[in-house]
Amino acid sequence: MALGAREQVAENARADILHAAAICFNDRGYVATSIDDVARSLGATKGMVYHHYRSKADLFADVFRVGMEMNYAAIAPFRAMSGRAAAQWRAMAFAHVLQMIRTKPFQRVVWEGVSMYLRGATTPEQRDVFAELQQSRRDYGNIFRDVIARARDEGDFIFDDPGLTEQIMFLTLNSPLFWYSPRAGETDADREILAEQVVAFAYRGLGGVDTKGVAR
Amino acid sequence: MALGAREQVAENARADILHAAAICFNDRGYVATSIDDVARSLGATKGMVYHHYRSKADLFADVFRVGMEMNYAAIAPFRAMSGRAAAQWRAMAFAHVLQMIRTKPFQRVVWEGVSMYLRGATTPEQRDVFAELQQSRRDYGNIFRDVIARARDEGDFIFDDPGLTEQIMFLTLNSPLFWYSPRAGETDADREILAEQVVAFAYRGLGGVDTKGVAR
DNA sequence: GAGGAAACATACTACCGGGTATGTTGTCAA
DNA sequence: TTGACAACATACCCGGTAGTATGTTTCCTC
Repeated sequence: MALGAREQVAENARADILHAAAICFNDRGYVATSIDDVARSLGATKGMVYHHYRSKADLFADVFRVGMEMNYAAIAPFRAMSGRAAAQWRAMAFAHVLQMIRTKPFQRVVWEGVSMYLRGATTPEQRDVFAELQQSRRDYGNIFRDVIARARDEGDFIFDDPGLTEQIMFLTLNSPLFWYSPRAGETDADREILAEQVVAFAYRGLGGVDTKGVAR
Repeated sequence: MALGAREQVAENARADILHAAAICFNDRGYVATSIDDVARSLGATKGMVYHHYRSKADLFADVFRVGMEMNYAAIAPFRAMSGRAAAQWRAMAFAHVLQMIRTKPFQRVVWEGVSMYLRGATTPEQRDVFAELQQSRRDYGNIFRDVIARARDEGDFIFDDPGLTEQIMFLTLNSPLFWYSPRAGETDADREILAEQVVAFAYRGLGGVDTKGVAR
């Protein structure tokens, strides 16, 4: 569907708000972030934000949704990879970690959204849209779970409880959300080096042994 | 120093508040927790809390401090362990993970306290006491860093950047803070099984190879 | 070019939560 | 016994924030 000039402007405004909101939520967390904060960081006012988003929770949910879409997009090229599952996992995990680094503000919102839902800190109406987002997040997790299960069947990984292992693995892969912050003059190669080390840690943690054997 | 009956009562009240606050902060986070929430969960009122604590930030800091004291106490028996560093790490890591599980509310406050400090979300006065707590937390991290560095020197661990590896390792060891919640009828043996799997993941992630060789 | 709607800004309301000021009751010490 | 203080509860103030109601300007359309 082609957008008219008017619609294009509106979409741009929504995108600007989304981006600014992601940064604010990342900096201060959902509760401590006010709509005025978001508006101020855009050089606009509260009215502008409420013109494009019905509520703070709606805005938050949209950041969540876009963040998850980014994740799916990042691992999409490797979804149908053939060959050993351990190698596929490595490719997916690397893409995932890089995504955590590159789109950190959005991913922190996804993170906080998960814990918010788990604590039940949502109104009944928002409960629906949140449940859908949670499902999306769970599906994403299951993709990885299937791959590491296959890798275990193929003898490349060793672990006990799949559910527990999935949790620990994601915590490791998501760790950049908590210690990464961009350095001045940092290149994308630097980020890839970081991501590679995270993946290596998780790979061995899952029981993978011969790095060269399943080169990515 | 022996406490009089009066002082004992006061200390008990402070301990009650501390415990209730840890649970509230754990459930809702610092910002979303009101002093009324804490008081209500004690069947008391705001006045009672403010009689024993000067401010919300003070209360939070105290939970943080006690949480860190718990951590130091948990790994204390293994601080002066002789033998291979990898085995010492295993003992310390196991105690640490169990501590995360057993005192989760306090440890989540420690966690949030660290990110709060990193975001600079404190008033100048509280900045001092927080800086001290951060130092305590950093020292605690350095204990582990030294041990894994020695284990690497001894050829039991393999990793690149020590600082980065310490971060990833702690994320893994702290992961129960995010996925653990007590089950009905759960025994301490169950918790030890969980902790063992987390330690096993991290141990291998650090490059440890032969579990039997460095039995804990 | 006029009408209308989109895209904002401004002004306002209602409420909540940190902190304080002020009561009230029990307890201990002299 | 009495007075002084600890240990609370109650009442209140005030700043901040989600959300709304109401302007005002710009731009598209007919």
